[in-house]
Amino acid sequence: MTSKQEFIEKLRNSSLRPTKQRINICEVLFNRDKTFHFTISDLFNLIKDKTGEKISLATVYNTVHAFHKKGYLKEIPINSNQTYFDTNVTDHHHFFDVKEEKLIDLKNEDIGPIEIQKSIPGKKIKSVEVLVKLED
Amino acid sequence: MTSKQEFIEKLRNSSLRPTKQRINICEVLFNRDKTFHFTISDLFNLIKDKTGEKISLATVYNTVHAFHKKGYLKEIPINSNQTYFDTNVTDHHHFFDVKEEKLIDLKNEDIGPIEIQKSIPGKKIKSVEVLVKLED
DNA sequence: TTCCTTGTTTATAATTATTCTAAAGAAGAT
DNA sequence: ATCTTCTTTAGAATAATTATAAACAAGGAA
Repeated sequence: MTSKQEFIEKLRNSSLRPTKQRINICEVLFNRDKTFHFTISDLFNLIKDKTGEKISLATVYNTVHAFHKKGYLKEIPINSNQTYFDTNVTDHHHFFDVKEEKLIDLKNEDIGPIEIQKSIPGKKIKSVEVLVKLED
Repeated sequence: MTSKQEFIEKLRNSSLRPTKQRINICEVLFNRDKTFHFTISDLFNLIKDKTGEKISLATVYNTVHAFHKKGYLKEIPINSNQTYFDTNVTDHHHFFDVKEEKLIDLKNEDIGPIEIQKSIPGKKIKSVEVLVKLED
């Protein structure tokens, strides 16, 4: 069980005051055992369902973006109309079930090290993302 | 120099009649030496610039989607507000220069084989995409 | 506490990419 | 040439995201 104090700490680290709404967002995002893949719309609906409290969509967007900027959330590169985020911010990859529109974690061991031989002068690697699309 | 006949063939293969507008799209897309990464908006503007002829945005969307469906274009999974396409439909990967918002091809040799150890029952792998984000 | 400043929430409007629509026009077969 | 079917087009509709600005809450200071 993740404690409210941890949520407050995460919020303060992200330069956000710990308000009721933001704590509720944290409850849904971080109070879990397993990694959580979501869109803003998923999160918005879950907050209503889980906490019984109403929240503005704008607040969800703002808070998610602050967490993303701070590194508490990861954005998953997928071609979709919606943006997907992940609470697992460690270096890992994904299956994407195209039909079900569902993401599944791939551990680094499932893929093995990826070694990039090419380099671009003046640029350094920020992240390496592997997306494996699945079909029936 | 790619010939008009090839464009017509590509169009017919995609179940599209070869109209003036679609030939113009082909000119911009396929009459090149190097691979071409673009958004619909890029393409729309280039058609005006290169051919001097006006085209409807809807026609660009429709034609690009038909080519994509047929496999003449590849969609590149990036988190961006816009969708990126690639005229290089061979199996390859990308650098994405986050600052410049620019894509750079990575040959398969630049990365080496990617072996997916995990599998999901009832599903098979449709594609494997590696996206390497670059920063300064 | 109470006051005050600054940050926050919210509903709503604005923006942007994409898709839809339906009428006018072009392609292709006969 | 004629006719049917497909295509183009402008503009409307949709949907995700971002911006706005007024009401409200948090946190510090007195």
